[in-house]
Amino acid sequence: MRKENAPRSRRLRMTAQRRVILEELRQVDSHPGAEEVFTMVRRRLPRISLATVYRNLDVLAAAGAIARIDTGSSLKRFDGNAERHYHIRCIRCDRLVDAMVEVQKDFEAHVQSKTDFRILGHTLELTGICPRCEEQAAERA
Amino acid sequence: MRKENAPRSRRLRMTAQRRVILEELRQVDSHPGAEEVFTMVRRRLPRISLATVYRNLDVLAAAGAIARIDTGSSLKRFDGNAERHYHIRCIRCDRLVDAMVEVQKDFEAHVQSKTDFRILGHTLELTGICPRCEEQAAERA
DNA sequence: ATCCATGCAAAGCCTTTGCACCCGA
DNA sequence: TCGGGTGCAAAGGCTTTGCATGGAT
Repeated sequence: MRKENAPRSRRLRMTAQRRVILEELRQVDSHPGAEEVFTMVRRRLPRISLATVYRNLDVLAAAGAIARIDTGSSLKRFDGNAERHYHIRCIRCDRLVDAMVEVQKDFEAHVQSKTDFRILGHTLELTGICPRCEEQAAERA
Repeated sequence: MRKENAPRSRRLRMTAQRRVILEELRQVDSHPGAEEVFTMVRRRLPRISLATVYRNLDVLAAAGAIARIDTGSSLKRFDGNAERHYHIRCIRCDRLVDAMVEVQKDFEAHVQSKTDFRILGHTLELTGICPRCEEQAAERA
């Protein structure tokens, strides 16, 4: 984890930038990236900066107003075990371990019956707190 | 998609670098990133370059010898709909649409019974080919 | 009046790429 | 031999950050 994203109880100011970003995002279902949001928002606020867009996307996601897709750490990791399996990620320390549960293969067929995409696979990642971080949290308490 | 990763039928040479990367990766279960693999491999091949590690991780993953975790595009996207739901990603054009299926909430409880992590959530993404790309593929055939 | 938010530009992090040389099959 | 592979360094894409100024409450 590179960034502090704890939902500390600070009041959010509803600036024009923040409001417009939220409004624009809610008007589309295209799941845009930051740059794309920047482009959309700039039509209404020509002087907004890309940094502000990034910062507000962070803030709004932390506040639960919008959802961040493609979560997980920024770097890509590799697994010497090519067998298909799921992982559990610790949201505190970003450690990743194998999940000892079966892959839900029938789920894909289920989704296939409800979409016009040709489904080829799925990825699933569990998130939680690892024992080590849990313990550290307990010590501080 | 930024990169051509089609499994064209080119024979892979088993160079020392490639072999050592594969061996090292199979000896650990820590799901290392590229830089970390670089560090591990360099103990045995001090002159290997980071670029070679990246290239070989790509090749090995494409060949199915190892698995790439944290798949999906490099940029992060945002969803104006904060309601929990899954997405389907087109592996050709990277387009993302909402999946009209229920979130598998009970799955977390199932995993919880088999791990010492405290499970807090999960993310699931379906992958496939969107109708548009499917059509384009048909035209070329 | 406070103090969070913004704009701008620079820096950062991870990854990819161009190029000349190298080497495995 | 010969076409893929490697090392090196430079470039690239996306994101974050430092700093002075601005603006919401």
